[in-house]
Amino acid sequence: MSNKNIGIKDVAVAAGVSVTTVSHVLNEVSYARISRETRDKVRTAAEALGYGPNRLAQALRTQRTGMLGLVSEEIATTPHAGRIILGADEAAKARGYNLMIINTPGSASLESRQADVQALLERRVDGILYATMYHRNVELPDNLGNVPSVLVDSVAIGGNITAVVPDEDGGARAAVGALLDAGHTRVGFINNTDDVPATRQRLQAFRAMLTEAGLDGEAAPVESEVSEVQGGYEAAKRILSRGDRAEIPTALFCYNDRMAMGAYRAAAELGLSIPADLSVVGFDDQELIAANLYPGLTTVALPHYEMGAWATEHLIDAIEGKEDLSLMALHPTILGCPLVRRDSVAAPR
Amino acid sequence: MSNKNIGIKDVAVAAGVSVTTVSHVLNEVSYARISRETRDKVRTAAEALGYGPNRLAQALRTQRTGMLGLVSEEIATTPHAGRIILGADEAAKARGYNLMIINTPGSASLESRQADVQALLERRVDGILYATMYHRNVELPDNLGNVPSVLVDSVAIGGNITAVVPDEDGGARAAVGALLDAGHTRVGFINNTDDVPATRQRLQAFRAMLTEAGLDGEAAPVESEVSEVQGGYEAAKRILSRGDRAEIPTALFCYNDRMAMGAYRAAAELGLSIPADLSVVGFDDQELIAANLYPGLTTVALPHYEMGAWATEHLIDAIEGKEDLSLMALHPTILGCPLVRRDSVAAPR
DNA sequence: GTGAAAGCGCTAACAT
DNA sequence: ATGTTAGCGCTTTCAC
Repeated sequence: MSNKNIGIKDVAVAAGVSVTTVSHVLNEVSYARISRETRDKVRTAAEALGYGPNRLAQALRTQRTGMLGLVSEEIATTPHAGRIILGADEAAKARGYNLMIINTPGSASLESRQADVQALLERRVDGILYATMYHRNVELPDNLGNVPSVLVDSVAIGGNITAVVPDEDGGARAAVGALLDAGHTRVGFINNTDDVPATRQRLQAFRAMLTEAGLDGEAAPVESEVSEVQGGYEAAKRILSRGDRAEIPTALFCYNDRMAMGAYRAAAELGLSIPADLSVVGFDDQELIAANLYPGLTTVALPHYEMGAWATEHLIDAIEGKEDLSLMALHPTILGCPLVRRDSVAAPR
Repeated sequence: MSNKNIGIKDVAVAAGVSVTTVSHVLNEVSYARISRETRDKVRTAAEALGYGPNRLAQALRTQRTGMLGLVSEEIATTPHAGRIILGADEAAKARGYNLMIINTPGSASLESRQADVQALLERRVDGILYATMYHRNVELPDNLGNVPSVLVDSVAIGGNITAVVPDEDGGARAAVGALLDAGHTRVGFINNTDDVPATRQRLQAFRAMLTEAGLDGEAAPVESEVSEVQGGYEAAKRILSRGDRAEIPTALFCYNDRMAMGAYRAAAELGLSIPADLSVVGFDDQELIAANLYPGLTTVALPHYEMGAWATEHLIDAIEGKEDLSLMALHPTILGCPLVRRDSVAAPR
């Protein structure tokens, strides 16, 4: 029975006051001078009638909807989307905003994505979050510029929009560091073949870490495959069977948890036990995989929740005039990728 | 530059006509009689100014927002949510609606969920989808009744609201049937310990199928554990090590894919090869697991996408007066759970 | 064939 | 300390 058709006017009548007064007390307008008793009368009447404000009317009048648009690429295919959405939803809710979500296939044309943004614009969202499901460079619909916006998990081709991305370099360093700290000196990298920032940055960090540890980073074995379980299996098989025994890596850094899952299988087939004979670290911290493999996979977590929340916080700050997004647009903000220790790393034999 | 501040009025001025006319042509109002040239003038002007309707104002006037609220339990923790959302989003988009999504922790109190619904109501959504992340009985906030609503993946305690749920019985039968068809006569069931409909219905279907096949359904081995990988491992270990060799099952039906994953490990430890020594079928079709295990897991797919889409379709039908939801409220609608064949089932040795 | 004007539910400037 | 009133941008009835 909460919001049938009762409006502010009905409350006014019931309380025997004007709509202004009702509006003032219900919105706790600071400069309003209203007696304690009137306030109570109004509140009681509103309560009794089950009054709830019509946010549409409010929005039309104030030019503020309190809605944030979230255009999300590939909501379904990756569990990452959920964490971004959750981070955004909780941050939004905490500040009195709600989320309008539009899914857009990763393959969607620029025009179709522009239409999605347009739909959000017509609903007068106060700002837009544009989230991609893996860290990459995107071409953005130009109507995104009509309203404060922030990019989540990508940077724009042509730059100039505030963005938040994971710290690929730091994450990769943490992963390789864990292996090095355990005493490994022969570590291999199973990389992705896609040309995305993560591929390049993780490789670079891998080599750099080894070199900084006094090892030959440039010579360290790297095998690339599609970033799926099967690819990880094949790459691991290759990397673990080459050259003579003394040169085979005792530790593997894998581009992601799925590839690590493939590496587990390769190890099993080769009679290598994890972590006794082979240490493995992944990337992504996909719960379903990392926590459920046996032994549990040590990996690096992608800050999806945090990126969603960060983006929302700053978007709202910008909307409320507390911050100037253009000041942050020069460089993407980088959020840490913490190491999640489980049981796949041990000292080499 | 799409929707700055240009309204219908600006278009009217630019085209040299009244706002009525603009509204008529832009909305293609059927009874409007407007000359071809006027129409063109209006369209050109609108285009030139980059006019986009203000949906808030439209909604205020027409009492229709074209927005659907989706309250989703546990958006992040399960990948299932994504598929429901996707199904809903695509169905909604196809009919010109958009989704407002609110996440609510599964543990949230009734009041807090009521507040979530309230937020949606204040924004005057035309209808509400209430989605839970696994099939169960929920206590619904009573303000849900203020607007057409449909329940996704649960049935309401106390009934009387249209709901759509998976066909647990049919899915379980398909799973067990696959095992039976392969020739197995000793099949075990690894069940969940939670008291949810799926637990009971799958068990019942399991026994029924065996009995109908002329086997002793009541005597078939069943082990229950928490429905995670570890639980599946333990239950499988027990079920595969009991009694004498000739009584050990040659096939396992697992409550879900995670438990099946545990069963894989148990089999490996016992030196049982899948599917040669042991056939396994799961439930859920969690891509990340089922498709990535080795060998690929034969399982039963939960129709999350379909439930999201079905619910949305019917919700919109109800909103548009094409259907009466109360007619469907008596019994939940049941959507099929198709068997997904991969490589974990073979004839017994 | 086209336009004037009322009103959706609310806020806020301006009375009083 | 409280009330009147003009819009926010649109649709729609009714008039011309």
